[in-house]
Amino acid sequence: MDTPQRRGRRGPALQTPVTAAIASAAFDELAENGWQGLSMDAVARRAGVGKAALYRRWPSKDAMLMDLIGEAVARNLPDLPDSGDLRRDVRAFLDLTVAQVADPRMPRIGLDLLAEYVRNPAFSEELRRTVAQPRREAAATILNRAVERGELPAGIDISLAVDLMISPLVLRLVISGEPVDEAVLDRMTSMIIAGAAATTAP
Amino acid sequence: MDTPQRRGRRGPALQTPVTAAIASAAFDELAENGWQGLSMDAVARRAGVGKAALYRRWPSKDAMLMDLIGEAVARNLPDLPDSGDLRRDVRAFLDLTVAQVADPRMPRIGLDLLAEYVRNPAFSEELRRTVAQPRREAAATILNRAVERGELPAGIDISLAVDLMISPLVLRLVISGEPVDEAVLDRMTSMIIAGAAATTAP
Amino acid sequence: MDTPQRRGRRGPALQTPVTAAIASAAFDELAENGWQGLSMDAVARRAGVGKAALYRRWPSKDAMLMDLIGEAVARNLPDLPDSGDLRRDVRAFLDLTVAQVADPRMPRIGLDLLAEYVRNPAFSEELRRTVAQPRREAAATILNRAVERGELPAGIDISLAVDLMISPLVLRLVISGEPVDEAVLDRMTSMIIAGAAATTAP
Amino acid sequence: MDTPQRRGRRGPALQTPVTAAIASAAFDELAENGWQGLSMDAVARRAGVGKAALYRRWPSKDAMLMDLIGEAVARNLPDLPDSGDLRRDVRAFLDLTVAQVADPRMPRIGLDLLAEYVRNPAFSEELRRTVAQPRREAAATILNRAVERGELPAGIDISLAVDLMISPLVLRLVISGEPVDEAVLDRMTSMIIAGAAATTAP
DNA sequence: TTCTAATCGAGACGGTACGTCCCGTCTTGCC
DNA sequence: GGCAAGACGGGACGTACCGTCTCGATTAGAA
Repeated sequence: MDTPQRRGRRGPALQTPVTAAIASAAFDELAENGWQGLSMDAVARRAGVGKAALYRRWPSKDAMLMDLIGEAVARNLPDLPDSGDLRRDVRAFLDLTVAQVADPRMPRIGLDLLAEYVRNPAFSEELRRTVAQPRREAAATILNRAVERGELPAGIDISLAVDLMISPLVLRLVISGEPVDEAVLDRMTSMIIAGAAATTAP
Repeated sequence: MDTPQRRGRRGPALQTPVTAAIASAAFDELAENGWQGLSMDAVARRAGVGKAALYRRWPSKDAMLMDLIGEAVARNLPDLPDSGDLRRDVRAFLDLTVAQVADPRMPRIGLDLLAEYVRNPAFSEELRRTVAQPRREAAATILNRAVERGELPAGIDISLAVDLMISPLVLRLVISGEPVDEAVLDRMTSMIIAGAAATTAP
Repeated sequence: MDTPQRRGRRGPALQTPVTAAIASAAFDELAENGWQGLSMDAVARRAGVGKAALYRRWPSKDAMLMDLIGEAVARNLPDLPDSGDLRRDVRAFLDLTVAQVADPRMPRIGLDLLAEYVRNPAFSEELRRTVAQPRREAAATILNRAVERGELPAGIDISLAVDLMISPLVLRLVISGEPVDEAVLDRMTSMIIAGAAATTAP
Repeated sequence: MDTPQRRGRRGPALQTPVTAAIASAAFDELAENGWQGLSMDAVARRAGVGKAALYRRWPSKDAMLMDLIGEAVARNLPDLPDSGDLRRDVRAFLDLTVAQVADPRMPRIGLDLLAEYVRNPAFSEELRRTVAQPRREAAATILNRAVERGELPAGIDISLAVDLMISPLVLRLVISGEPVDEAVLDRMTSMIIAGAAATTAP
C-alpha cells in the first residue's frame, strides 16, 4: 500500500506530489531566470501542472516564491552547542553561516532573495521573522553567555554586536563575493570579539 | 584627387535637455512606484518625450535605470579631510555615510538599487566600480593614516577592516532599517576602532 | 501497459461571444476609420476585450480583417430563380448585384476589400473562391440556360460573357462610383445580351 | 528708406539628380514591398538621401507615391490613329491597353496602384484625371467616330459603351489575372461592338 | 569676391500602432 | 471536487514608422 505517510510536517507546502512538483519547478526556474524572470506559466508548464494549481495554493507569484524560499531557508536553522569559550562559539557561528551560504543552490537564488527582500516589504517582514531573527538570536545567545562568563564586559550593546557578527561576513559572501578562507575567518573572529567588547557606552 | 565629398554633418547627437527631462521623470516615477512599478510609457509621458527617445539612449528599462541611478549615486563621492585622529576620521566617515543614505530620495530608491545590484552582474560590476570602490578607498585611506600615526598596529587586514567600517552601518540603514542615533554611532565608532586593531594575523 | 493517463480536457475553445464582439467592433471601426485607420487597440477596447483575444484568433490585423470581411461578404450568396427568359434573368442578376453592393456598410468597406484583394495574394485566392466564383457560376448558369433555350448561339465564350455580366457594373459601382439608375440598367441589360451573343469565334 | 537689401541668391532649386534617385528608389521599394510596406526611411536610405529631401518635395508619403506613379502612368498616353474602321479601332485600343499593362513593372505596382486608388479619395481624383479620363476620352472618340460613320446607331450610351471597352479587359488583366491571347481579344472585340450598338434607349 | 540663403545627408524628435509576453482570474471538460 | 489546459481582460514591453526639426557642411546666385 501507499499510505501517504505524513512524516512530521516540514510546513504547509510539499504535502502533495503536485505541490512538490511545483516547488521543484519553481526552484529550477528561479535558478535559471531569477525572481523577475520567473513566469508562472513557465513554472506550471515545467511542473506539468495547470496554472490554477498554483493559484489555488498561493495568491500571487511573489507569495509563492516567498513561501517556497522562506520555507527552504528556514529549514536549516543554526544549532550551535555551547562550547564554553567565546572564540570557539563565534568561529562556529561564522563557519555555520559560511556553510549555509555555500549551499550549491544559494549563490544564484540567495542574491535574488536579498533583492526581493529589499524590494518587497511584506516579504521583508516574513523573512526577517523566519530567517534573520533566529540567526540574530543565536548570535545574541553566544554573546550573552560570554557576558555571563565574564569574557565580555557587562554593558555591551548586544544588538550592535550581533550586527558585527553577521554583517561583515554577509557583505563578503553575498555582495562583494570575495573568497573567505580560514585565515580570514580567524582574523574576523578576533575582530568580532574585540569589537563586541568595545560596544559599551563611552 | 576626386574623392566624392560627403555632404552634410556626420549625424546629430542626443539632446542634453531631453536626457535631463527623462532622468528627472524617471527618478520621480521611481520614487512613486519603484523599479518594477515604473513603466517606460509613464516616464516618456511625464518627460513629455516619445518612447523612442528612451530606447535611443538605453536598450531596455533596466539598463536605463541602472545608468541613471548609478550615475546619480556615483556623483556624491565622499570627501573626507584628515583630522589627524582616527576616532574623528571614523566618525566622520560614518556620519557621511548616514548623510548620503539619509538623502530624501534614498530610502525608496536605494533599496531598489541594491536589489538590482545583486540581480544583475553587469550592473554589479559598474556599481562596484563607481560607488563601492571610491568609498572603500576612502575608508582604507583613513585606516592607513592611522597605521602610519601608530594609532593602529602595522599588521592589520585593511580589507577586512574596511568591511567593518561599512557593513554594520549599511546593514542597519539599508536592510534592517533600525534607527541610527548619535549614541549608536558613538558605540559603533568604538567598535570599529577596536575591531580594526584586532584584524592582525594571529 | 501503464500509459500515464492525461488528466483534464485537451484545451478550451475560443469563446463564440468574444469572437462576435470582436467582429462587430471591427466592422464599426472599419466603417468609421477604414482599413488603415483601424487600430487593434481600438477594436479590442470597443469590444471590451484584451488585445490578446484578437491575436489568439488571427496572426495580424490584416489577417483578421480579411477573415471577417471575407466571411461577411461570402454569406450573401446570390439565389436566382430561372425566369425562363434571358433578359429577365440578366436584369435580375444585375439588380441583385446592385442590391448587394448597395448595402449601407458596403461603400466604405467594399473599396477597402478590393484594395486588400489586389494587395494580398493569399486573401486574393480566398476571396476568389468564396465571393467571385459563386457569382460567376450564377452568371454562367443564366447564360447556359439561354443557350439551351436557343436565346443565345451555341458557340459563345461563356467565360468572356460572364466577364461582361459582371465587370461594367462593378466598374461603375465600386470604382467610378457613377450612379446606376433603372435606365442605365436597362441599357446595360441590352448591351450584355447583344455582347454575349457576339462572343463566338469569328 | 533703408530697405534691407536681400543679399545672396533667393535659394537654389531642388536638385534634379536627387529627385531622380528618390524616384528610382521609391519604385524599387514599391515593387518589393508594396504601397503600405514602403517606408520613407527605406526610400531615403536606398536613395542615399536625407529624409528631409523627400519632405522638401512632397508633403507626405502618399503624396509622393501619387505624384511619382501618377506621372509615370500618365506618360504613356494612348495615341490612336483613326483607322476608319470601328473593329480595327477597338482592337487597337485593346492592344494598347494590353501593351501598357504588360509593362514589366506593372504587375506588382499596378495592383497596388488600384488598391490605393480605391483607398484614397484624393489620389482617386488625381488618378481619374490623369489616367482614366484620357483613356476614356480615347475610347469615346473611337465610338463617336463610328457613330458619325454610321457603324454604330446614333442613340447609343457613349459612357456605358466606354465602360464596355475598358472594364472586361481590365477585369482580366488586373483582377482575375486570366491570360489574354489573340483569340480572346478577337471575341472581345466582337462583343464590344455588338454590345455598344445595343446601348440605345429601349 | 564675398556674402548669404537654401540645399544637402544624417538622424533625433514626439507620437502612435504594432505584435509579444506575462499576470491573476475564469471556464470547460476529464478523471 | 481536483485537475490540465488554456482563454480571458488588462497592461507593459520593445520595435517600426510617420512627419517635423536641428545640425554642420556645401553650393551657387547676388552684390
